[in-house]
Amino acid sequence: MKKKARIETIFTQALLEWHQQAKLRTLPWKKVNDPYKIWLSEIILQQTRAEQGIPYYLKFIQQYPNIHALAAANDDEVFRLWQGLGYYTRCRNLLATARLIATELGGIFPNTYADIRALRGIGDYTAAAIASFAFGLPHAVLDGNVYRVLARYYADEHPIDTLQGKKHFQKLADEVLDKKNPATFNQAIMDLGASICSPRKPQCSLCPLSNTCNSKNSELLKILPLKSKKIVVQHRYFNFILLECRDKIWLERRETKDIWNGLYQPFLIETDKDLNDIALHKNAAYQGLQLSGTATIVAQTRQRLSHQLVHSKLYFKHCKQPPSLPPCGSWLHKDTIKSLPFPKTILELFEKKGIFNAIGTSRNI
DNA sequence: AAAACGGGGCA
DNA sequence: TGCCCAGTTTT
Repeated sequence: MKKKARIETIFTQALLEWHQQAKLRTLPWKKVNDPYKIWLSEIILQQTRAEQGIPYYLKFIQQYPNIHALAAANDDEVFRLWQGLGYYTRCRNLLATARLIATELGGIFPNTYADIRALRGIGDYTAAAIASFAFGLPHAVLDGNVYRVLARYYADEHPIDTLQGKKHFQKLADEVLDKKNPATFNQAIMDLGASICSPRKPQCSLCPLSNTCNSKNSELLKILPLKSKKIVVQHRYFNFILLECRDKIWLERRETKDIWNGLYQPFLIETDKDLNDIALHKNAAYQGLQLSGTATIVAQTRQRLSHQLVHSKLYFKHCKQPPSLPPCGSWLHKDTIKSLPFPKTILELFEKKGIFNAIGTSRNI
């Protein structure tokens, strides 16, 4: 017991000393005190690389300098700003939480761990991050960086993707946390994981913890942290039919519990395998769209997501008169599409087809 | 406990 | 390609 406590002290002290002198990248949300900005940055950074999140953070701060501005914003406008960042439920929850704080909590961000944790879109990691960074509360963050640093340092083979494993590592993180300087410590351990103890090719020769690290020079280093499950990739075939009638196009907002919830798309026929033109007409009719004449493929693309490989085709159909259609979508003026949010795949299809040139705008982000 | 949810970067 | 990233929510 005593020996273990000593190791934790060594870990913590070495980490903090390293952090004090380390030359690290400057990120716009570091050294920020505003809970709103810290919250916003943490939501953006969920499952997202810092480099990818920076431009989004800057856009949001500029557009919505405080929580009242965000709460008052229009849904499509906020989704449009989030466009391309992925995991769109984050955006939905961001808005919901902003509005809750603005209306129910008088615009004051909650300042206890439990109250922060209770907000939508905020789990254990984000609650600990906000509690420590914004309010100096002693809660240890546990993110992908921390898992990696701890698993390697202790040569710990507990899987990180099970409930038990998460509890185990949370306990470890709580033990090594410097409760006097929780914000600095949390920043330090994540910085170490992001810079030196990186997923591939960790730079052990530069690591402040290498003297006491249990994985150094071990085969374990290559396989830690351990996961119990592997990803199964599903193939999906999306056939989009872009219907144009005079200066309008038909679009619907995805409202399903599926990818791209909240984003817009043309008429979609989804199948589990590649579709030929005849089958397309048949499927269209089945979904309530009577296609007269042929619709031609104008663009194709593939997109890899974590769990899916999406094969997409874009068909184009000009209609003299609006055909009969299901009620889920509507005819919108072409100009409006530059203010609506679309999935990356659809933006790419539009770009290939030259939709944006045709209406005199360009892709945003 | 397991599955679902995006998109980009790197080897 | 496979894996990972300042994870959370739903089933």
